[in-house]
Formats: sequence, structure tokens, C-alpha cells
Amino acid sequence: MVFGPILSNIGKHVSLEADEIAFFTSLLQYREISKKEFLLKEGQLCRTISYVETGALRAFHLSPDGKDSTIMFAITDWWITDMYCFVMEQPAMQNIVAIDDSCVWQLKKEDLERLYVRVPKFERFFRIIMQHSYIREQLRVLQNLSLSAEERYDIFLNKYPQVIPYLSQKQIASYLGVTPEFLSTVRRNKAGK
Amino acid sequence: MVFGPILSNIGKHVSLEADEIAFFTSLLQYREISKKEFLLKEGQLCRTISYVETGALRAFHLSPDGKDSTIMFAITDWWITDMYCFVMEQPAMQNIVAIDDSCVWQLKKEDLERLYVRVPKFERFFRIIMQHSYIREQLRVLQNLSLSAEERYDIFLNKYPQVIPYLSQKQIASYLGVTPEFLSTVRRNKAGK
DNA sequence: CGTCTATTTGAATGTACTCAAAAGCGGTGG
DNA sequence: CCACCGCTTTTGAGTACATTCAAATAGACG
Repeated sequence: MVFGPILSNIGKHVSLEADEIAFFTSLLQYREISKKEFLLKEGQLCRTISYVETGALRAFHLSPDGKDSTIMFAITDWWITDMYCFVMEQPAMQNIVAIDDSCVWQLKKEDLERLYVRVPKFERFFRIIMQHSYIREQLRVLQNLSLSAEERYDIFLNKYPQVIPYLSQKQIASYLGVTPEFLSTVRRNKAGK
Repeated sequence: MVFGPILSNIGKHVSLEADEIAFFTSLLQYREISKKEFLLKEGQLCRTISYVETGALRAFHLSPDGKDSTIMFAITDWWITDMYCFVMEQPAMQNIVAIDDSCVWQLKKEDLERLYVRVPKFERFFRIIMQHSYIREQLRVLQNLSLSAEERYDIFLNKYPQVIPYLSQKQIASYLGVTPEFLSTVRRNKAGK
């Protein structure tokens, strides 16, 4: 059943009736993205939210001086969008790129709004998803404020082991907020322990 | 009308009927907190979410080595809780303290769950609140990754001007993730510009 | 195989921290 | 009302963490 993974993701938090499933799935658009292809580029409008069925994506921001900062990674069974742009209907601050061949289900903003009205369980579902996202980001802020690069690196490895296989050290460095060169010396120092 | 401020806060995102208002307000508990008093201490369970009617609060974390990191400030018309602890029912990682005499309306977790069931509009309301909180934290992560302390300081001053009157530089430093001494030299350098 | 990018290494630099001391400021009690 | 106490802020010297730049090495991919 093609909708299996996304429905089971939603089933973690709400139970849908057959007609609700039918309506929901009728709104979904399937999309395949090959490695290095962009789902969103800075400056565009971000009209969709995506559920990652397989593969891996990276959301990042480029500073005017060219510095690359990774906002999040999303692998199988995660949701991803530029939430600011999606909600506020402003030009995107983020780029979203596939870091491996990926398959996603996309939901357009206007369809999501219709879905909220017709199936209020989705308000609950996304309330819970947003709550978890908020908690996750708040924890990351706290770690960025209070921990050293080495500690953040250790935590990242332990917290997201499924993501590591997709990532270069450069990308991990960009997530941690350090240069690739410095992450390299952090690893060298750790190895000597 | 005592419930005016909190109802108008909710009215920004959903419209309530008279009976819904009656049920909602019956769940609220009023609480006055004097300056320096704690609403939550690390290690406790965080059973409530609070709407700040007047005053100002600060949520912070203390590292084992004593380092103070400010997670958020909340002033009039903001909501605050240790969301991780509130949702996961784990011991709090945060302290929440009044930085001015404050009045809050508190909602217990079990009452909020009842409210979600009886008045699903509150799922929508908190979905929107959580969405905004997520966006805010994600932006803060990005700024911590990509900007210098001076840039973060400027942005903070511009973004939360209403909060500044309540804050010492030490508290601002703790929010920015720098030492008070360093914030002082940042300010000195800016003054010379 | 060759090219392109990632990773490592090292030297020089810069940003932010620690520690210590002085100055400023606010609140409290005599 | 003023003096004192405690806390915040400033300042400076020395240090540590992280960056920049450059070059060498290693890996990935067509």
C-alpha cells in the first residue's frame, strides 16, 4: 500500500477513519528527488510541507559571506519544510537539498488548511509535531549556548545515528556551527583519548 | 473583566463561543509571583503552562559547572513553560523565575488535555502557538550558528525592545551565550562607532 | 585515470573566556 | 537620608578555543 509509511506516521498520534484517509491521501503529491537536487531555494516561496518516505534531505542557509549553516536534516519518516516561509508566506531563508535519492509526499499549504477544517484531527497531529519540533530546537539552542563543540559533536552522533551514514564531516560541521577544519582537529583529539 | 487579556490572546487565532469560554476559564488558576520567586526549579515536574498577564519571567538552565544559559524571556501576553518537561513528564531542565512582580494564569496539563477533547479549537490555537515557537527557536539556532555576538546583540535589541527594560546586561549575555564581561566590551566597541 | 571535493595538518590570527580588580548602582537598615 | 553592602558593570592582562589561509593527502565519481 503506497500510503503505508505516511499513514503510519500519522497514526502515531491520531486515528483516522476511512473517509478521512481518503480525503487526506487525495491531497498528497508524490515526488522523487535525486541526490543534489533542490526542493527549495532561498528567495522562493515555500508552498509545501514534505514527508520523507525514503532518502535524506538537508535544510541550510547561506550567509551573504558564503557561510553554510545547516538548519536540519530529515531522513525517512521525518517532515520538512521552511516553516517560517511556509507559515508566513515570505521568501524562503532556507535551501532544502536532497543528500541522497529521496521520495517525498508533499502537501500544499492551501490543502493543509482545507484539511484542518475538514479533519480537525490534523490540527492535533500537527500540534504534536510542532510541539516536538519546538522542544528539539529549544534543546539545540541550549546546547549551542552551554556546550563546547566537542560535546555537541558527541551528542549529535549519539542522538541521530541513523542520519550519520548520509553525512560528510563538512555537513556535520555546518550543523554544529564550526569549520570543517576545526571538526577535524576535534576528532583527532578525541581519537587520542 | 479579569479574563480579558488571556481571552484576547486566544482570540488572535480562534473564536470561542460563550460556553467554550466558560469551560476554558473554569480551568484557569490565577497566580501572583513576586520578583525573584521561582515558578519552576530544575528537577521538579512541570505540570502547568502559564500565560503571563503582567510582569516578566526568565527561563534558564544551570550547567553542572554553574554556567547560566537563558532559554527564553516571557513578558505580558506570552506563554511559558518548560515544554520538554510539560510534554514528556520528565524532571525539568529549566528554572523559571520572575524578573519582576508578575501575574499569570496557569493551566494544568490534565486540564489542557480535557480542553483539547472538549474544545478542539484549542488544538488549533496551540498548534499555531507551537508553530510560532518552533519558527522562533529555529531562527535563533540559525543566528547562533551564523552570526557574531555583536550581530546577535543588535538583533536582540531590535527584536524584543519591550523586554529590555526588565533585563540586566548579565541576563542579556546569558541569552546571547557570551560572558557579561565580553558583552560589556562589545558595547564599548559599538559606542566608539 | 584524472578531476573534483573532502579531509587533514600546521601556522598565524582573531574572537571570546578567565581571573582579578575597580567603579557604579540599587536597595536596605540604622 | 545617608552609609553600607551586595551585585552588576567595566576594564585589562593573559589564555584558550576556534577561525583563516595554505598546502598536502585522501576519497569519490565519472
